[in-house]
Order: sequence, then C-alpha cells, then structure tokens
Amino acid sequence: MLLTPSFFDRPVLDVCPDLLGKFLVTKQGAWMITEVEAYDWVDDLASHARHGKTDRNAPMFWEPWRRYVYLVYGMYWMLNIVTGPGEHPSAILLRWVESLAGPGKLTKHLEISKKYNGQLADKKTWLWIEDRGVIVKKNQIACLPRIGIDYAGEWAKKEWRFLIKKYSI
DNA sequence: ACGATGATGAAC
DNA sequence: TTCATCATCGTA
Repeated sequence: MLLTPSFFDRPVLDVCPDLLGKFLVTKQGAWMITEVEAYDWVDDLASHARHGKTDRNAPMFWEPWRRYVYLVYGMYWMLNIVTGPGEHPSAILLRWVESLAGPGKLTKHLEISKKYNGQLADKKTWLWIEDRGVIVKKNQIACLPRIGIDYAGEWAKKEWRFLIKKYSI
C-alpha cells in the first residue's frame, strides 16, 4: 500500500518510528527501511532549515510527502522525505535500507540524484514508500544521536536517529 | 588515522 | 574570498 500525504503530515518525531519497516520502492526493486534521522524545524541547529529558506533547502519548507535530495561534501546525495505538520520545515533522512548500509551508498546504488529533488513521493516519478505489512514493535527500535552533526551543540545530543536494533552494527 | 572529494551557503 | 558541512573511500 502506497504511503500518502496523511502519513507524512504529522510531527517528524512521530513519523520516524513508523517509517521503520516500510519499503522504499524504485524501478530497481524494493528495500525495507531500517534506519532514519529526524531534522525538526528551524531551531534544530543540525537542520538545513536552521538559517531559513535557501535555494537548496526549499523543499523542506514545502508540504509533506515531497522529497528533499541534496549533495553533501560535494560527493554524496542524501535522500529525505518532508514531513509536517503542514508546511513545518522538517524532513527525514533515509540512512539505511536493508542491505544498503549508509545514506550515500543507498542513493549511489539506487541512482538517486538531483533529478528526484522537490517532487512528490508518488508512483509517477518511480520513487515512493510502501507499507507491506511488516510490524516493527517499539521494543525493536533504538534511538541514538544523529551522525555527523557534532557542531549542533545541545541538538547534537538529541536521540533522533531511529533504527531497527536487529540491523544495527 | 587522515586526506581527497568539490556543491552550497554562511561568515568574514 | 574563505571556510565548514546531515559521507565514504582510498592510502598509511
């Protein structure tokens, strides 16, 4: 079952645990999502939205269910899905899917780049998220600090990286 | 353990 | 104009 805007039009910290166990689907196949990170609003010092809207981060300020794809360190594409509530500038970084360990490897393997930025995560553009009936219980989920954002002060300590314990290293 | 990678945007 | 960044891979 395709996940639609109502799933994503909620606070990002509520959507994150619900995304674990869902499937990322492309022309190449379907992969179960096993690790994600939340970036919440403009006062989260780790979020690209922290300095307001720019050319790069504009999709974060649009409505939920859009994709936010950007290049990091001049090398790797990062795939995010925008969440709510409403046009609250928040997004979820997809870090791992089953057998593809790492946000940069994930996008490289699935050939996800700039051309996927800003669009709705629907079937027209061949990159969407499905519920395939996998149930992930709360006690199977671990919450840890986010990766690569040590500069973010108090925000760096927030345990906004969600993963299925079974798939952690 | 560390440098290279090289787009984007903030700080200077 | 310079510097840091939501990562990964070579080389040591």
